[in-house]
Amino acid sequence: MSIPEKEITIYDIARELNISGATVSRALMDHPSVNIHTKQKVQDAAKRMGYRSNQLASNLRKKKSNIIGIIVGNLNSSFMSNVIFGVEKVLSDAGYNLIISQSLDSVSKEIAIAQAMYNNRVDGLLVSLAYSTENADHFESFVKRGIPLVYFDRAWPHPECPSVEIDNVRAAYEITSHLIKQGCKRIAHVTAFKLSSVAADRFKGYRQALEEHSIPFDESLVIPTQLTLEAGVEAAHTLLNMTERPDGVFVTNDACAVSCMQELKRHGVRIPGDIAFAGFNNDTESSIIEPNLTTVNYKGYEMGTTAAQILLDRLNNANDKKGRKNRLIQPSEIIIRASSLHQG
Amino acid sequence: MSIPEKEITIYDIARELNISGATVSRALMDHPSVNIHTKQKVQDAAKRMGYRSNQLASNLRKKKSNIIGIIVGNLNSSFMSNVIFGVEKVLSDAGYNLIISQSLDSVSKEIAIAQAMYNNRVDGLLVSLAYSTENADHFESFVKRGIPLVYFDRAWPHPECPSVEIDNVRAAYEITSHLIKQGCKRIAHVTAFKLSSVAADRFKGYRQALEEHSIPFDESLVIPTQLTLEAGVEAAHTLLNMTERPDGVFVTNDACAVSCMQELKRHGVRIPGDIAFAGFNNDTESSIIEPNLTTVNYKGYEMGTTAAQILLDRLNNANDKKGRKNRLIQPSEIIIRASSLHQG
DNA sequence: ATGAAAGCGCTAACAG
DNA sequence: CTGTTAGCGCTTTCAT
Repeated sequence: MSIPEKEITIYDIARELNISGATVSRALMDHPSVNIHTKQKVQDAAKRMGYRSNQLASNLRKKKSNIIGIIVGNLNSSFMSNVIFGVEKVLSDAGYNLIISQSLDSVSKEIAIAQAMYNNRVDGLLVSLAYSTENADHFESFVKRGIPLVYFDRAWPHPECPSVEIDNVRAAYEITSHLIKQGCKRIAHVTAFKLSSVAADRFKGYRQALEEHSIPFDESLVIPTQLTLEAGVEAAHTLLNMTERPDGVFVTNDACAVSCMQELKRHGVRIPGDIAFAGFNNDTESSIIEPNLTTVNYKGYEMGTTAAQILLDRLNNANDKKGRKNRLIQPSEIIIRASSLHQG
Repeated sequence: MSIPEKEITIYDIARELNISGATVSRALMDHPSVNIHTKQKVQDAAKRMGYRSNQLASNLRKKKSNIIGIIVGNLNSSFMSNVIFGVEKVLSDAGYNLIISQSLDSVSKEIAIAQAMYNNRVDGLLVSLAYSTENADHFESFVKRGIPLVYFDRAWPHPECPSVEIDNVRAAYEITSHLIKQGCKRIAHVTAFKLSSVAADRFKGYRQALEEHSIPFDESLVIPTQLTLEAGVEAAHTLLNMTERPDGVFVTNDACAVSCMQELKRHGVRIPGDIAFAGFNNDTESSIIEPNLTTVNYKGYEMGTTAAQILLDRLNNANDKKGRKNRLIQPSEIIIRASSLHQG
């Protein structure tokens, strides 16, 4: 197959073979009503002449872009990279292209991205909201136009938009209860400044566990942060400076938990001897830091493939509303490791 | 802004305001030659009527998709997630959309993706080749059509295609030399089955270092693998089963190195006491495993932003061939950690 | 089984 | 400054 100077169109092929453009188009898309010989001739000519179909034209005509948009807060976490890995796999097998944008956890950017994706006429949308997003009006245009939208991880409840999440309340409840059972009496909680639904749910689970075990909730043990690596170091100092130091810490994400632990270790704090630790996400770091970090495991890859699969279902059975689950709770489990195990 | 039932086009606006579609189009794209009042009226009407520009049509007409494609082997590594993070940031600031595909290190998939991206008329392409790719013919169509293509990390030398890489030969040479200076006499090398340019270069650096220090090259110390986590475990067993065990190992990537170390530790091998270790990439794992892994550091984020920037330059100054560097070597540094330090 | 013709929604000469 | 006109390349009725 040689590569021609000029773009070859179906009409070039049509002229070459003395047939109509319509027939070429049909032959190329393997339409059943085209004579098998014609089909063959067209396909041969296309190859020989170096024809490359122009999706731009096809998209316009069909009012379908074959593109799925995905909007995430941040791309650089191992959880998200696994989500994308799974999403891309499922969608590309189904013949869709994936366009990716990150809101960098800014609402205004999220809005701009949503608009751009709408203008690009994406066929469907996968969204994990920015931490600071406090409503989902900017996605209403998709809903109104019947463009399927599936949330994952950080969702906004909406009757038309399914979501794939985990039960954050329960997971947080369980991991906090575990700390209590290990003997912790004063458990600090490192969480987000703005309580997005995810952080809010985990906070809720933390409080529930305290309550259930008759441990009074102490506001001063709640440490709001950006949940970054730097924030972990800061949180460590907050902990070090407390007059009455906690004997357990539940951090709402692993990255932050790990950097917090490292800083505490640098200051001679023994983990879990002095302070027991628990995180969230089971990021790679958690099983490598010493002591290994107790955490909540839920798989990005599975969440990605599931969300993508749900989206495909909606795309294929746009009208079939039967048997639809609106909210999918992905399994999660707490993984108990040395960071939280009672000594001796 | 209300959301209408039917798609609003520029002609709906034109009719509403009794002007021509062309003027509406110009007003919307803020063309200088449109009366400021008309412009205002059009923009107001557009907002009021819930107009959303149809990129599909615009793309076809302008023969420009505003889309940049990126092809990578695998999305789920921290290095790659940082590359994407950087690329997305630069390109989205420049008004481009990013479409992402992973070849899963399969050449045939890479070819299919390249074709699909061509058909989608991407404006530019960012590529990190599959491990097994042994020529880049499938990218020739882009070159011939003047569609800028920039390689990063795993490149194919081509006069028209710039690349952003690191000096793999030198980095491997340095890290192997370091092992030698720490007293290692028998250094194994865990590498890829198919020697892609990257793995080949690192292999070359390894051999150069041996030669320079008068250590005879021993074929039996070269362990070809898939470079996965599982492969690391297998490599560990290969090492354990050697009659004359090496006292140092240079693994061509961190993930594999870490899983190999963990398996060896499980079998009682002391690191670096019995075997010193060095990896490549400075992935998160390397600074968390005990002992911390000596490795080569190069930043995915920087590589991503640099590659994207070069692509933008080509896009904006398509013809200006002056001062172009064809091959950009990104800085890399070896990071010496406990895994390779001579004891006592 | 094939062709003629219309048009997806937008942009860009060109003319005025 | 604005309008007219002609497509971009493809798909899809509707005929034949």
